[in-house]
Amino acid sequence: MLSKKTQYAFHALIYLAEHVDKGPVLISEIAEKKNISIKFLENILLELKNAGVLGSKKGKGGGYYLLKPPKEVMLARIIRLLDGPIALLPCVSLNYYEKCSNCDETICGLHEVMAKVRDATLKILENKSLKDIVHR
Amino acid sequence: MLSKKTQYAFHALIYLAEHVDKGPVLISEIAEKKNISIKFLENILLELKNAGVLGSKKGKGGGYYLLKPPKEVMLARIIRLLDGPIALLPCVSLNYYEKCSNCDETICGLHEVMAKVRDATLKILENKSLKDIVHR
DNA sequence: TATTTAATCTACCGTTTTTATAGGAAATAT
DNA sequence: ATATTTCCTATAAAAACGGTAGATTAAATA
Repeated sequence: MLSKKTQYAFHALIYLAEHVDKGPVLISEIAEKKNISIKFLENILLELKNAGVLGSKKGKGGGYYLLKPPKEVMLARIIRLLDGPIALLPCVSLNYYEKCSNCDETICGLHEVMAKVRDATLKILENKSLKDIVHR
Repeated sequence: MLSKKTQYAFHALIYLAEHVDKGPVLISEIAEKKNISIKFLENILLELKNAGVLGSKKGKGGGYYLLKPPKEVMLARIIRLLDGPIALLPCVSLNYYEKCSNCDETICGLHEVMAKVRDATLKILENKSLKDIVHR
């Protein structure tokens, strides 16, 4: 399961994608509309900013905004950023790989199945963007 | 990611599947061969027994054994048993469904994508059994 | 029947992660 | 100046994770 953090991030990003041409959006506005704790959301948006997903502006008329068009922000990127690995096992993770301590990957059937799951998942998440999940 | 608990469970079940016709297997034997803390493994196997996956026998000559042939024990079942939901969001979980607090599922694009991920994952995990992951 | 073996059960414990919250500093607009 | 809003760091409660301890129960066997 995705953490609350990542779930909130998606809702906030959807909101920003929907208001993409209206300049910076207040944290407080997103928090209210999406029913998220404002202080928690503050941390999340800051993290997204430091990762290069969002831009921000301080002071009156300030807020957060997407740095790229929604169609270029892939869902897999957001998940990896906030939740870490998408794979079900460390030994099949592409971005957070760790060697198994108690099995030999070359003969481990579990490894093979979990790699399949990873591929099926990534095929979707790496090809779906914010544009694909905004409300229609 | 799967918890250590579920990962250990898989390794233990693989071991039991490999020794399926040799009667009950000691916890201590599995723990040693698979390099798992014996007390932790004890809890895991007990949980699998209470869920009807394993049988057990006390006393000398005792141990744990599979109640069904390996090909009938599906990977999805084990994960759900020990880790809970397989889906990435509560609102797309088939077995642990919970309503979204901050979105309307009928218009939520995220919901739709995550349902796709769930289906792709389940297509694999509900059709792969212990038999498919024993060492060849 | 006594002994040994091995699962069963309940409870507990320490660490890390998660989910926040608090408050002041820094930047910007007016 | 002042009001606004993000930035940053620290803290904290709660839950999850990973593992331990020890007494109990059941079965085999000598």
